[in-house]
Amino acid sequence: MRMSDIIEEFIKDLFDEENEAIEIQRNELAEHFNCVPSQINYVISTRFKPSQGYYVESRRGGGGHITIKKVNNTKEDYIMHIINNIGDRLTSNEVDILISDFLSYNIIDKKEAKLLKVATSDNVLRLSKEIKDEVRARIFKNMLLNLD
Amino acid sequence: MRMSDIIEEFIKDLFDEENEAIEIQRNELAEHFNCVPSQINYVISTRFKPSQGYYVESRRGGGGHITIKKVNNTKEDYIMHIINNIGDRLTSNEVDILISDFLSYNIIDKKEAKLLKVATSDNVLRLSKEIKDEVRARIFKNMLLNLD
DNA sequence: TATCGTAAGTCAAAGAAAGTCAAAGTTAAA
DNA sequence: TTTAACTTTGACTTTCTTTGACTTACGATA
Repeated sequence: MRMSDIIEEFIKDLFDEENEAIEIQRNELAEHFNCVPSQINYVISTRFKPSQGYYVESRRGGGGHITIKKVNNTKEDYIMHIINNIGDRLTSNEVDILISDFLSYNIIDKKEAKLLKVATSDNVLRLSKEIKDEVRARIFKNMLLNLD
Repeated sequence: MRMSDIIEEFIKDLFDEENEAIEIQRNELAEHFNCVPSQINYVISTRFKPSQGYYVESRRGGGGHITIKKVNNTKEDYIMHIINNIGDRLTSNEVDILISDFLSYNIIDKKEAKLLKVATSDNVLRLSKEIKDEVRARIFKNMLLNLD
């Protein structure tokens, strides 16, 4: 069995019952599995993506760590479906359409709509076209994942 | 847990209730936490900046001390103060501290905190060092402006 | 006023942890 | 069997924290 699969399983086992967020230390985990630390990054980036219902944060330096949050499964199928179908890039037009759909289906409220909109607007991002749409896609998906 | 976080928390606990200014003695505090005095400076300079809603003064020599004031008027004033004092760039560390302050002063609720955090996280932005902090500052400020 | 003790400030080096990226190795699909 | 996709590895980078040697400022007092 692949090392990556073992590590994936190990991490997933840390989410017991109500534990919706776990914290790991990259080096410690790597040592435990006798692999290089960057393999942990590989596992996280391939197995704990937003489309898989996970949200990841980390901090470097002394006392650093990686936090993985599992998004509750009760999340609207619709939202997960959208997240899965948003590719690597997203235009502000597409965001507008999605937001108005969400609003009309009452999946989000106006406050959330405003924040989603602001955080992904061209004006705020102010990046070159290609990068902008990629960053927008990431922000949008991760925010959706974290509604509620 | 990090020493710096413990010291930060300790200092913030000194602002109980209506106390909008507290006074500490650097050496005394360092001794209390068994750390070098300059660590207190580190904590203050990373966690009690004007852009985080604090104003710091100090005096050296006999009877010297450090005074930390909290700027807190109405929520709106506080938010505006923060927005005005956030420069063109913002690190994710700074965001963390701001958000935890907002939460403890009841400026924002948990849902909003989560969205602010997600939309500005390193993992989501994934941009080069130079522009990441600029984009983060823009997103953060604009989201703050749009919290109702 | 010159000096001395007390306290705070500065700054850079060392330490701690995570991130990146691409090369090399494996496996699965066509 | 070739090719494409996925994994493993490791050298290098970035971020954040801790530490300590050295500097500066204040206030009392000789």
